Amino acid sequence: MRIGELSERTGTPPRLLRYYEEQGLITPERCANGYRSYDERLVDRVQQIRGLLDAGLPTRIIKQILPCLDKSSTIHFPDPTPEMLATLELELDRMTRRIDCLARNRDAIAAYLDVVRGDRRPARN
Amino acid sequence: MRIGELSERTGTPPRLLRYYEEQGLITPERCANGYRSYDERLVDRVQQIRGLLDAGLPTRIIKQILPCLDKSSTIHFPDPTPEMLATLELELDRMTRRIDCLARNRDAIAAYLDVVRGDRRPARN
DNA sequence: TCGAACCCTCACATTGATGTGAAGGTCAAA
DNA sequence: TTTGACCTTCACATCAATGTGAGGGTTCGA
Repeated sequence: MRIGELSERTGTPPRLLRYYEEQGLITPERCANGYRSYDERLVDRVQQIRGLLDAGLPTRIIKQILPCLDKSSTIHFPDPTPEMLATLELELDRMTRRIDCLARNRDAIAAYLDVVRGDRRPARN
Repeated sequence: MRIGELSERTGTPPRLLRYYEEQGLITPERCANGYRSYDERLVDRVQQIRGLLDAGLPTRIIKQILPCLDKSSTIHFPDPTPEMLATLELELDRMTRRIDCLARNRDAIAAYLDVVRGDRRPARN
């Protein structure tokens, strides 16, 4: 598919699809006329990228961890270097901390909303 | 305490402490000589801010949700407007999605590492 | 064959979170 | 009383993600 369709199906501006390519996150084929040609699977991939970006990971990191993330748990690893493994360990850690922080604060907000909106029951204190 | 101590205790450059103030996330007192004077409790608060920033939330949002986040579950709510509640609901949602995305990918990375490092047991498939 | 709707590259603008440095005030200890 | 370690404000720089527009090709249907 061409960039327009992928853009529509992922809700991502073409500008960003080109940017992700520039950052090495995706590498579409090229048609004879120079147009980018995207594989079907890139729909999921782009959504995954956007999710990770939204979660605060920079493209630099996403690029490193993407090859290890295949939904079908059919992990095709690209012969990892020790530095790469170290990066992954480190990022694993950071992600866990992020998750904890987000979860803690989300729960607090949820609790707050429960109380404030007096959800049919004024929060048995 | 003055900015230097808070900076050390939170591992945050003074520049950023001033920035957070400028963004309305913290509002230190001022000494007679013009120096900022930070309350003890701001140590935790700053770390919370950093955690949320690192998790991908912008200061604009953090500013809104911070008043609802008091660890002691002694939520002192500042008479919320409907828009504010809407913001919170929305952000609650975004945070949940972020958490899900991060958790999913973290688990995938963890699984990958387990396999690749052949953790004394080559991952019973 | 023309126009609309795509696509291309290039490049500059913006926004948020930061870094960094200049020019100067405060204060404690030597 | 001077030096050095703090602090102040102001301002410009940077980096990543994203917006936007110019200038120009391709394709397809009216």
